[in-house]
Amino acid sequence: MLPKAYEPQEVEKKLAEKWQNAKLFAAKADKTKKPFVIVIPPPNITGALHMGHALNDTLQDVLIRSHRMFGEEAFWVPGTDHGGIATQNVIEKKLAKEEHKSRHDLGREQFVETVWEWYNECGNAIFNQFRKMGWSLDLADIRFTMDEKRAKAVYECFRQWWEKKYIYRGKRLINWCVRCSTALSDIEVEHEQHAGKLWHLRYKGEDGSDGIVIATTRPETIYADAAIAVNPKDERYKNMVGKKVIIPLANRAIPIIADEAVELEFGTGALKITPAHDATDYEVGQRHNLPAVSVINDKGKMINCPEKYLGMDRDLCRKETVKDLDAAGLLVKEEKYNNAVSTCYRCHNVIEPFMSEQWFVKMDELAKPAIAAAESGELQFHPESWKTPFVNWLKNLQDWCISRQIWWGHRIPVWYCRHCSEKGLTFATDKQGNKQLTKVSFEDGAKPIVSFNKPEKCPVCGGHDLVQDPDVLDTWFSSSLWPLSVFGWPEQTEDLKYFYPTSTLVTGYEILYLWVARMVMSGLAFTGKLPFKDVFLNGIVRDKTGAKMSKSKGNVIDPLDMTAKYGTDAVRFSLLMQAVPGKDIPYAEESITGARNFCNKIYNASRFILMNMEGINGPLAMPENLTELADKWIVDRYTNAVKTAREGVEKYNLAQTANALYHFLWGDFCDWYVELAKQRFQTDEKETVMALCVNILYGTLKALHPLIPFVTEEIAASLRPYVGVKEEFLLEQPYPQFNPSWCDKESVRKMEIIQGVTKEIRTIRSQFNVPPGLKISAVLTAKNEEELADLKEFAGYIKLMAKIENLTITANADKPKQTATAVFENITVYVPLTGLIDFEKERKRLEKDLAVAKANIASREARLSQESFIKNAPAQQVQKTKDELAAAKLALAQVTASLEDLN
RNA sequence: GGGCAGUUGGCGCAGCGGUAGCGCGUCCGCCUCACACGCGGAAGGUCACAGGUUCAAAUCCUGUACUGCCCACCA
Repeated sequence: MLPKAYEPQEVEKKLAEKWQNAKLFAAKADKTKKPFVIVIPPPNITGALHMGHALNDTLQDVLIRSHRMFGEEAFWVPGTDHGGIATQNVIEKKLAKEEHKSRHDLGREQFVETVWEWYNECGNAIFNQFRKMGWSLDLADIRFTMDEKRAKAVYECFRQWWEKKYIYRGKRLINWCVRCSTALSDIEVEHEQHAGKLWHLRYKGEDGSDGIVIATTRPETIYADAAIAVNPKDERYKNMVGKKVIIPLANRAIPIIADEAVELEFGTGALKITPAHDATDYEVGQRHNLPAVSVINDKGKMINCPEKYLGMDRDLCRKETVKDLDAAGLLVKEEKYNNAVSTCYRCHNVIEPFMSEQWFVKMDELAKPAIAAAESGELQFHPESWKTPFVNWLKNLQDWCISRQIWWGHRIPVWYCRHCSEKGLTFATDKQGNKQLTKVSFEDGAKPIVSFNKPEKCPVCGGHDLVQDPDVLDTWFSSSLWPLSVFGWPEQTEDLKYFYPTSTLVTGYEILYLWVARMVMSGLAFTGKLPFKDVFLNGIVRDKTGAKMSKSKGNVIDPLDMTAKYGTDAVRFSLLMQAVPGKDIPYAEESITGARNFCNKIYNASRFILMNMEGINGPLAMPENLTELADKWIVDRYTNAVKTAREGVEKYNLAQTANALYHFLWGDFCDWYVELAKQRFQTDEKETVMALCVNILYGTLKALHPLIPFVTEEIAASLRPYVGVKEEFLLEQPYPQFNPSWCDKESVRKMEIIQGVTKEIRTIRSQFNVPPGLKISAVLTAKNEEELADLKEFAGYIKLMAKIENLTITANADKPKQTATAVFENITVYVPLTGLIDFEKERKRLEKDLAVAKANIASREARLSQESFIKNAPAQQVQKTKDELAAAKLALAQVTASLEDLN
């Protein structure tokens, strides 16, 4: 005997292994089939998977499994991402914690070696989690953004873009993370509201006058001031433009200039211009030819400033400067001010705008075709509302800073001859005593040689002393090539030809620009084809109050804990039930229990059907030419549920798919069909009934399999002998087909009446506390002959479901005494309850029904009395209203009579 | 400052032209021979507000108010 409740743990372990061993998820270029391809957003090798992955990858798995069952060659391309700064940070922290070492203690080579070791460890952990979640990724065919093939793709991209002059070297103000000690691109910077202060400072006139008062949030940068700017329209300062003022504490004179960028309303209307430490100021500086002097270095320490502050940390210097300004009487005002501060998206430290020479990609040419593809609709977004932000972002694109001053990543494939580039190269000795190239300056004469491997010799002087650029590429550089590189591009492989372009990209909207936009640009640039035509953006899994999950808030739900507790299928299904495209999902442990209960319901329904299979030899074909109402009805419900489910998959609304199947299986199949079927188990109809049960259940399991693969596979295995299926796995079988000939509106209508009447009787039973075991009698009356005939025919259903012993069905019945009354549409239900009825309760019930009936009559009559309604509304609608009016009138009459009877 | 979502029973959501559904929770009754992770029943909503379009609006349009998100160089 099977256990009473479904126990997922062992089933999942067993099946996960079976699937992988059977190579069930592998795909190959099969020209007879249509490919359906998704490249996984490769998770960073930074640790365990979180709820966001659980959602994102489950959605992909449902699509992949479904399309495989639709008969397509479905390929979900697995892999992981090296994760650049994020991974380097993780390893640095680990080193510090476990060995009290910094990366500099190890040296570059050793450090990179350590990260590779970590990759082997962490990568495997991630693949195990893939397996555990039942995601249909072929784990024997894994890719990594830093493996050899992907490195070749990165180089090829760099080479081509260098030749096209898209890639260039430039010195400008970039975003510098002092903690990660690297440059960042504009989109790797986040804006946070910080409670800060606005200081009003006096800059005295060179001529000894009072000068001008400016407002700043960054007083420590006054030493880098190049000018004071005012708006040319500002009457207050009109006659001061051109004069000079003295930088406080630094005693250096700077001019007052006029520039449109200055807001009249903000602060004092006078703005200090610090080109080397602020993006706006940088632009103003360019316009007015101002020098950009840095006073903060790459470590966040003060330089080029009065001696007192030299070497001081930028934060401390701010405090000291304010204190000294105050002492000098130059601090006019200090007010609280919330300003948007740029922070690093990896470590959340404050970003320092920093003058530096970096590698960039020119974006305008690359963006154009991407904009066109989105605008023309060739590239589709689900939900579509992301199209506009996508296009707008591309239209306002700044050049992409791709160089990072970290060690973990694709090394920039550029070399320098120490002889020819001498002046442009700066070396330093590392802790291991090795001379390392630390800085490259094209301005000072570094001459690049683009090459994947170290060149034999310098093409100019023939020298052999060549060194590689110390920087690595932005991690998103390799990610942007992912849909190409996974198939071996730039090699023209069979896989590339067959599987590219891919079908759909599934990802969170938070990396729409960081990743999706760049893949679109790269894909178009190198193949002329979009890397995918559908972009399916899923929401973010939040806590139940709608807050983002984060470790610091302590509201994180670990998917692995949850799968251990409730089973993988339950976790998957709970997410899918809420997976409306683009919507965030509020999530809590409670969200899972319902899904867990559903898995258990499936299991028990199946167990029950199997229990009743004794004496029946399969396989049982799906019966045809059904005559029994319940059979015709369930077949209609089934085929429609399957249709709705498939439509959900096709339009990326997996909540629709999950809900359709959930309600069909639980509501229609278990609550009504199986309950009604029970009485036929002992009759000669048993085989027909069991054939229907088993085939419909099996079909439903197939439709559910993409969502909850484990429990469905487990049950299907037991059911298989009865349905005559050879394949070992559900994934190898076709998705259940919508069968229009099974649709039967008439049967659905009849069942609705039976269900309605049954519910009325059940309500009465419950209302008057009729003991569950007590059989009672009931009288049904209907005026309509057809309905009367139907009721008589299906009296058995009502008797069974409502537990009625004597059911009288008649055209006219006198209301018996001590009877409860209910009306369902045109049918009046009398339930004699001698000794059980509570007249007060019954009066209240009837009065309520009376009110409803009156309201219904009033509204229908009002509508029908409007000529415009009769004239303009479809005839069907008018008829419907008339029918409703008739039913309401009948209800009114019956209820009134019953009420009078009570008196 | 710009853009985009959302506002539906206690909570979380679906519905998106024909007068409201689901899950959880609540209350009542049931260990009915598949399932108490279950069965039956009940209570609970003028679908944020104001206009408009339509025979008909939770559903379409306009505006308002909150809430959230994304983007942006007011220091």
